[in-house]
Amino acid sequence: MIIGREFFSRNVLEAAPELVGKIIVRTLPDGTELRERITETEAYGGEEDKACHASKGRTKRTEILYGEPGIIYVYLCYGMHWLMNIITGEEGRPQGILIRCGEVHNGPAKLTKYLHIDGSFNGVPCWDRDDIRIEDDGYRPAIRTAPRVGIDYAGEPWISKPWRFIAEDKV
DNA sequence: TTAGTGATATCC
DNA sequence: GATATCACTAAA
Repeated sequence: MIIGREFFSRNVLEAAPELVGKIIVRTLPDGTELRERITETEAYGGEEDKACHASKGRTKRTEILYGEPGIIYVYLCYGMHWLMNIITGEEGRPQGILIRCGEVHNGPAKLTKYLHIDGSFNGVPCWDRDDIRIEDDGYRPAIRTAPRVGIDYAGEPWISKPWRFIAEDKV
């Protein structure tokens, strides 16, 4: 079953752990179907969250974060890595889930590289396209939490917030 | 541990 | 127009 926008129309802290175990299905232009189960996500949410891109204010780049739940936010990091997020929460609140790891490809940039996701997916809905969608096959892994990584610049208390969600059975 | 890479935001 | 920053990876 394909996950619709209702899934993302709620608080990021509820949606992020539930996204773990879901499957990203990516269909390439030539018809190749790539599947990757999500094993790790991170929640970025709230204007107060200094680790969230949108915390510094609404700009052209972060505008996506304020948009409709369920759309994809793709961000180029360090000049060569695409990171994929999915927007959650109501419109007007900057919340998003970072897809951090897949079952096979660990690392946010490896995942997008494998799935052929780039800037052209920025701002597209993930429930209404043939080339990318998210499926729920009923798998419900046990989740453990951990602090987020790579956000030292945000400072406390955000560094130690347990807003990283990892599938328990992950190697 | 360090180099590589480029869009964005912030400073002249 | 110029620079500093950055939710990373690969190679060593």
